[in-house]
Amino acid sequence: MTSLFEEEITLFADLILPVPIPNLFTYRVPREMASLIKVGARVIVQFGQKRVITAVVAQLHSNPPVKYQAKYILELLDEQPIVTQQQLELFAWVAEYYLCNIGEVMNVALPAGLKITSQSRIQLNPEFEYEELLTDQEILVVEEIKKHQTLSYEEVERLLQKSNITSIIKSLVGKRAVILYEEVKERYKPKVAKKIRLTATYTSNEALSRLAADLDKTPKQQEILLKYLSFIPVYNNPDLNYKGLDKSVFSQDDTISDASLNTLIKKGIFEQFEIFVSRFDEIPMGNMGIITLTETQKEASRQIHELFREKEVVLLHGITGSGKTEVYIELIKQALESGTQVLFLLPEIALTTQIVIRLRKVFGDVMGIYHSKFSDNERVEVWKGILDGKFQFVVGVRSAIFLPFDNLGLIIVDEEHETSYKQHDPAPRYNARDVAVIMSYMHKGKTLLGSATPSLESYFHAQSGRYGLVEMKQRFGNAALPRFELIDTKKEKRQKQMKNEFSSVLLSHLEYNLKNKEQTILFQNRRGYSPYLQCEECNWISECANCDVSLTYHMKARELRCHYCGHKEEVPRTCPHCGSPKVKTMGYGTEKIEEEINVMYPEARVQRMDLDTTRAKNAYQQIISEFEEGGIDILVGTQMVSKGLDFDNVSVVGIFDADRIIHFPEFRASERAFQMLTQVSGRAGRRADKPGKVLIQTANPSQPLLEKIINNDYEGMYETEIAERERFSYPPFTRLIKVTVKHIDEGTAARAAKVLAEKLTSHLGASRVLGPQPPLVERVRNQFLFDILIKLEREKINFKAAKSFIQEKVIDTLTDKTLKSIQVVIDVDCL
DNA sequence: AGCACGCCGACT
DNA sequence: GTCGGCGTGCTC
Repeated sequence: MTSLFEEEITLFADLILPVPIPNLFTYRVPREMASLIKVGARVIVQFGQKRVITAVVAQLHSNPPVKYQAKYILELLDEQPIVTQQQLELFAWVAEYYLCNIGEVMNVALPAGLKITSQSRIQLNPEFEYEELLTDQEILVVEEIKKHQTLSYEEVERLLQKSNITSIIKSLVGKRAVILYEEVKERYKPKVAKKIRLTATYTSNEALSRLAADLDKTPKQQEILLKYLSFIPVYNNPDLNYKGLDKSVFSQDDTISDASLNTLIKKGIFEQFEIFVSRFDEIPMGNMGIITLTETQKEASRQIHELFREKEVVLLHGITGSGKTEVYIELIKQALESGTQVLFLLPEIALTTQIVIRLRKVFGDVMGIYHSKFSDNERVEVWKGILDGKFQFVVGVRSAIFLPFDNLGLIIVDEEHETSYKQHDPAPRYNARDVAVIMSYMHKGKTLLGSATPSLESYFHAQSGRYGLVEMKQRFGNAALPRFELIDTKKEKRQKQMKNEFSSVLLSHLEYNLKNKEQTILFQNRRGYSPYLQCEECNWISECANCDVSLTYHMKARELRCHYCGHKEEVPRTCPHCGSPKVKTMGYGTEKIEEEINVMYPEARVQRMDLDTTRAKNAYQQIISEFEEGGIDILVGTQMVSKGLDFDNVSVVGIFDADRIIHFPEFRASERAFQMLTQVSGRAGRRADKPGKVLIQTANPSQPLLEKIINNDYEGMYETEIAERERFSYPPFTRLIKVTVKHIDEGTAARAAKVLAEKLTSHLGASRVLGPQPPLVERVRNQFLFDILIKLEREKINFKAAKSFIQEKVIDTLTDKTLKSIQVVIDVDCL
């Protein structure tokens, strides 16, 4: 029993706010909320003078803060927690490991639909009359409000073409012309379907017959009744009526007018009702629970199972086409049967493909899909579906790692080597693959990493025994491995056999395939038409005004684009420098290759697949379907074509400049090149009867890495690479932390970076601190960048202590008055 | 991150 | 003289 004394105790809540501030914020819980509020629930609070935002309860206690008066929580949004205890732990872990704030973690974790942010809006003061007092600008604003009822700050900014409008708004408020208010909205809206059904009076057979006869005089209404009965055979089955029929069935039918239906509703024959429906019903589903595994697959699955007894993580190294998916399905089934949840992570790009449909066929509607191309509402549905047990299994991208699981038995990370698992730009700069391992650990579950070309890190852990290792070295159904041909472009150029970027060998294969109706994939890892424009007279090159990169020419859009900051400009007709009209496109992107094929083979059906052609929600899927159905002869694409597509009829894969990939100025270049080229090659010839062919154009066919690629010699690549990594102290022997210093002024950025590097070197030693050096692209969005790379040996250095040391030195640097305005980004485990 | 407060240049 | 630029500091 609660004593009177205890009831007097006020409850306080420590909240995670979605702001980049390191600490939690303590708010006072109103008495009437005290019995309802729970850790993990969302609340609305006022933060600062006017901002109203959603926060998540991290802790409840009764210790009033000593240094300040806590504000009251305004509203409780959830009766049940929407964030689980494990998630709160995970958020804290991610924030600590990746050196960011817990609010930033929560920000990427929660789908926007669960976050509420207030926006200040202004509306007209109804009592306002003294319009003559207003300035011209103020009149403009008032007129605009009259048009739109209310305006947001951004709308006013746009209207007045200014960035600082607070004073104008203040003045308007002072003149009592407008009123400010905070608009708070729950963004998630359940999807409702409008439905129609017969009222209870008319569900019996007798009533129906009578009704049908009565409607003889109104044929339109009779038609509606008959149509309804044709979908829902209520006759003899009155129970079927309850679920009703989508109203859209009638609205889509031109012969039926709304008026007739409305009359029937008015007469009390039909009734209208609404139900909440899932947004995922459109994805085909079926219970094809039976998947027969080959002996190899059974063996792999058995080995994984065995290894999970003693290892937390197992790496499944299975060559492209070895049938890893079936093994995954088997393991997912087993985990689900044992009553735990399962998460299947895929890189963004692979998720839109066949694999989802395939999994859905097996797992039906216990499977949720979490993908960036789904709307916010759809994501909220997955989130809530996991909380209330609807989804036991989720297939998703990187951020799906933050979904509210409470009993996760298995996480599968497919294509584990993919760099897209690492988030680059806004903090948290996390790697979902690595977070998955931690997450499994928290749930006492297991992680399976899968890849045809594992990352050196994962393979290293597998070699050292930290992870279990399972290998699948045979292609599924005994499909032959593709045959490789290296084409010496230097030689062809000498003999004048090249047609622009196309070697004669590649062209003859293209022609053969066109004639014989076989499909070709061409790989060029660069989008746009050409990477830059150049003036033949003065050698002027198109460059971005904000970044230190060339502007890529996009022919279709007729513009120059910066692939770093998105800046766009018109294509100059003459050289902006010397005025010469001889401005030429230089180099090759997918767009130009597409165009040249169109010129050479006008009859060929060519499709381009890159970031530019797949922006729309279903564009990617459409291209793939069209290709699958044989509607495309030649698919020209960037990396996108290398990810998880299984096509039967592709007999040739052509790779344009392998050299540029291999010689990328980065220590991971060889690993990346091996992965990329192997993955692209894997698209060729998946049929047993007809091995595919991979043509690699290179200026230097004798490079050792190429030999390893064509022999599918992953171990060979690994041995060579790992030795290099050890020699130069790179991952996996060290952990890398990249500290980037940014400033608009190059000198300030350089000086700050130098100061910071010196501070770091003094304790860590010169061998562990590289730089500062300007990165490959020295200037982005008008800020100059300097990188400091810190290498920390895995076993030797206390990682946690080193990280706080780095953080400390960054803060140290920022206290210098002249360096205050620099921005510093810390990227832990940078790629 | 927002948002307010406060201190120096180009204009009524 | 003010308006308005954005540097600086705070948010329970």
